[in-house]
Amino acid sequence: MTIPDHKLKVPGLRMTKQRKEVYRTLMENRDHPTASEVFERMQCKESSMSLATVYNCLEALVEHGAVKQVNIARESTRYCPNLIEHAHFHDKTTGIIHDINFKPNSKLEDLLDLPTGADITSLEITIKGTLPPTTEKQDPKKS
Amino acid sequence: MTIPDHKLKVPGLRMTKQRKEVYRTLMENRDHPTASEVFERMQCKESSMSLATVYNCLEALVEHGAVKQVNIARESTRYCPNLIEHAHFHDKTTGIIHDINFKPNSKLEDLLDLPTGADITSLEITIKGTLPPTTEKQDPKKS
DNA sequence: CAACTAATTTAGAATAATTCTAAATTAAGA
DNA sequence: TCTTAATTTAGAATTATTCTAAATTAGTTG
Repeated sequence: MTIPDHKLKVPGLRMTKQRKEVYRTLMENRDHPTASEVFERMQCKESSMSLATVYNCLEALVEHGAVKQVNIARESTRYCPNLIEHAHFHDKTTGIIHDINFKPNSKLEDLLDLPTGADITSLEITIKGTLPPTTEKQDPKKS
Repeated sequence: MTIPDHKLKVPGLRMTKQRKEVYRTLMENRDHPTASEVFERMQCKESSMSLATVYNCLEALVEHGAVKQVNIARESTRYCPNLIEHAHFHDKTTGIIHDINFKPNSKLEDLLDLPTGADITSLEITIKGTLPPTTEKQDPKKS
């Protein structure tokens, strides 16, 4: 169940005990926890660490491209271990954030009138709405 | 130069003096100010009002679809008077936020693998990156 | 292995955007 | 004008996040 250490390596990032645990916590549930939620999940385990460290570790992981930040309007920053390029669908009724994959062969330039020569560092697509109640394809874990 | 009152109507929203002034301030510069920036711009004018009211008014305007919220990661909420559906390009070097129009006839469903029956309330596309320095098509007003 | 250095962790304080509160004011309708 | 509900207001409260400075850790070198 627990992800082995050798699977928790991030190129260019010194993997301290704390960073490894934060990374593991994120990988174990493929959802979108806030820094505080990550912190809470780690309280159960023997590994105690300060909230500031959780913030530090998440920042380091984001900077090294191991996890992504998810920004929902007026809510605290969430973190996502899914590295495949995707959008987020924020279901208003359940509060769950679903990952939405890009269609193969689709390009952003087909949708948007991007200025010529624009160099894209990051892209964030967030959709807010509702899903039909019967279509419960994803498991009902919180966001 | 000043936008006349009759152009500052919002269906379903009681237009108080304060709401009108906040709306006018947003309309006068087609950029993306924060609540505090709106507040600052209004200090010059005779109309004094509290920051809390600026927040209240902006919230009312957003709820009634007269302005849009723009959320840039870890930055304070910005407000946008451009109601045409568009994305935002956040230029890292200048800090300016450019409006990016959708291509005609393009659909989000062509880009994303949306779940069937998804009902979209709002869509936010934010691109972070850089633009070629020579291509200065937009005026250099802050964001 | 011991010593050194730089990076990291830590607890708590500080910051800053936003929301809340409760009283005062305003607007609209009767 | 009177009544009522909505809005504005100033300041307090909240809360996510960052900062600070000291303590610890990890990696390196002798």
